[in-house]
Amino acid sequence: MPKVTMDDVARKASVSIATVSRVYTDPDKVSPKNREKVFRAIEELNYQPNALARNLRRLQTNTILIIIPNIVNTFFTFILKSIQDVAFENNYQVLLGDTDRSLEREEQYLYLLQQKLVDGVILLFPRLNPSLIEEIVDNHPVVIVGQPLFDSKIPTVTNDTCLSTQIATEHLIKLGHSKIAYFSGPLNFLLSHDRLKGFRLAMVKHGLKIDESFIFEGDFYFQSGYELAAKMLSLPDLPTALVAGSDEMAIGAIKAARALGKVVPRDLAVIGFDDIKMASICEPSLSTMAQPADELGRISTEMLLALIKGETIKERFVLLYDKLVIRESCGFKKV
Amino acid sequence: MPKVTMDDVARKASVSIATVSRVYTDPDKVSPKNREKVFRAIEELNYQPNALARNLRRLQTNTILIIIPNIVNTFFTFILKSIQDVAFENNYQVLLGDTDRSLEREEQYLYLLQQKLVDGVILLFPRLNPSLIEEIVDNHPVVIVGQPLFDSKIPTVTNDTCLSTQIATEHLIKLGHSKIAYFSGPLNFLLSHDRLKGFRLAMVKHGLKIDESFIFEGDFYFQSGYELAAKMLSLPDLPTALVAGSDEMAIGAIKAARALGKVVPRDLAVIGFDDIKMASICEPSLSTMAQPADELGRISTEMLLALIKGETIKERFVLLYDKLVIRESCGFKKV
DNA sequence: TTGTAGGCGTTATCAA
DNA sequence: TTGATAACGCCTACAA
Repeated sequence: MPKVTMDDVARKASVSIATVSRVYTDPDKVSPKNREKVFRAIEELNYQPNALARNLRRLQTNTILIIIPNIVNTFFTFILKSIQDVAFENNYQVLLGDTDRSLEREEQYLYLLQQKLVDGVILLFPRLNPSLIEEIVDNHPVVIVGQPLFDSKIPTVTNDTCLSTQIATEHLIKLGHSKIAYFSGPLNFLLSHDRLKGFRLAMVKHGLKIDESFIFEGDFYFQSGYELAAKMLSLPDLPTALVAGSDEMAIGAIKAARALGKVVPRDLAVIGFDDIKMASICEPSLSTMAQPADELGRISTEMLLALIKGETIKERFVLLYDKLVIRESCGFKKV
Repeated sequence: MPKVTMDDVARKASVSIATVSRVYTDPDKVSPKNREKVFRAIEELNYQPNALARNLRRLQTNTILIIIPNIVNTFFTFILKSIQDVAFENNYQVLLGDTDRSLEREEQYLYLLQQKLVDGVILLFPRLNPSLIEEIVDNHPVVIVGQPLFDSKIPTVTNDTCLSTQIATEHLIKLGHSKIAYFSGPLNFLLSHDRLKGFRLAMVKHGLKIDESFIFEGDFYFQSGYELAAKMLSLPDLPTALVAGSDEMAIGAIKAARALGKVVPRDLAVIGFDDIKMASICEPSLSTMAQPADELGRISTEMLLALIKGETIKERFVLLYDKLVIRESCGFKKV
């Protein structure tokens, strides 16, 4: 493996290095005869162009960076999958930046943009201060997914989480529930506040009293759903329904309820959030709000690639909607 | 944002470009006074070094590529997570190559190595022809995870799947079962053959008859487990236990059994494979073989980074073991 | 300790 | 259509 460069190919094919380069960038500009010679030389030498040199020369990498809070979370993974698909189709590579929910990591990854290591960035559910993001981004191609930065200069595609919890809550209200509990995700996430707001909105809109002792803060995970439900079900006055900020918490709550001899949905109707795989498989199957992961990924990537190409984007802010998936845990019966 | 280069910084700090470069690569070689001046200039100009140029000059990218069959599968994701962690700690970036189980994509990604776009590759559960892999890899730093290429030149870290199904099967045998069924993954995966072999080995070792009508081929997913179990449970003669090649198939089988009025583990003891999150949460909780995802990721990455540094590796073949996780579905009772 | 200058392997401009 | 040559921005002998 003595490294073989374009020079070697050129020499072997008895043409100039410029001609070899053209065979890659603009083959039509090369005579068929020379093209053939070059191809043969490439073949014989087993030559592969050095992408580093090309990138430097072009000041472009054909790589986009995905900054993602946690690669183990299936919701994020689904978004990532569709991003990767679109990127691949367009001949782009995907660099992975798992922040593990750390602010420093998020910031650090963002700097790769200024270092020219990537042509653009998709920022999934950022937690960094918006103005700091804008400062670092500084006109580079970036698309944000999942944060409602209405006032931002940065193109954003997001889903309306506030509306979603509203829909979920109203579904339970329509089923006759009035004493409804809410398990929130961590309240240091903007997202959690939006969702909680949706819950409150729905209750108020229907003239129902919000019992503050029915509102709990968890961490999105199964265990916290279990523990919160155990605590809640020991209250003197019990809710008849629960909206959970994540499917895992919902499933945890269902399991806790069962451990305490309650039957879901009879004694406690439950709606989750995310539509993870488990939601359709668990027992009883979980009604939930499905987020449009595929679309979030696809649309944001298309926007980013357009930005990179320097095209102007018609819509700089795309709003998608979650979908209510009705299964068994909410107690809805088809007529 | 007129692009600012090292030249600009040098001019502003009234030093040479070499001095600026040294501030990054070897600050001790620069006098404190000049260092200070350079820092100030960097700050004022908001300079970020161009990583493309650096990479070309160094012929190194500080990037590793992970070729992964399917990013949506949580088992792979867990491996990826620990890879990313180790890489990040060592100041390496991770480029993501989701093949979607396509051979062409696997091959295509592998060529990024020759194009110098990455310093090394971790190949998760490759399906490409081993000799083709070796040909493309051609002495570049590569580590394979999960494929028992005993005869390969390429360092490998893998877990002993054959032994695992053996252990799972023996666990059921020890619990008194003799009529044991097996749900295999797709048989065009080497992996599936290894696992099936383990099952057969255990049966033979304990002098038990293998009923070929109890061996089914599925696709690893929930639905196939459900369907296979439904088919199996309509046989005239029924098995009393089941080893499934994946947790999803196991859970599907449990659900099918319940739909047919069977009780797990009383009527059918079940052991799965993978220890996905759902395994601990489902009802009854699933006994299963846990694969050492973390270790697979960590060890392979450490090996790869060592290879990149040109260090010699003591062990070129690392064998890890899966762990039997006993829960409710196998019917084991603690004494 | 500092500066000068050559080169990493391409691409792109220009002239032939 | 082709070839010579100057970038791209940085790193690193080597010399001062």
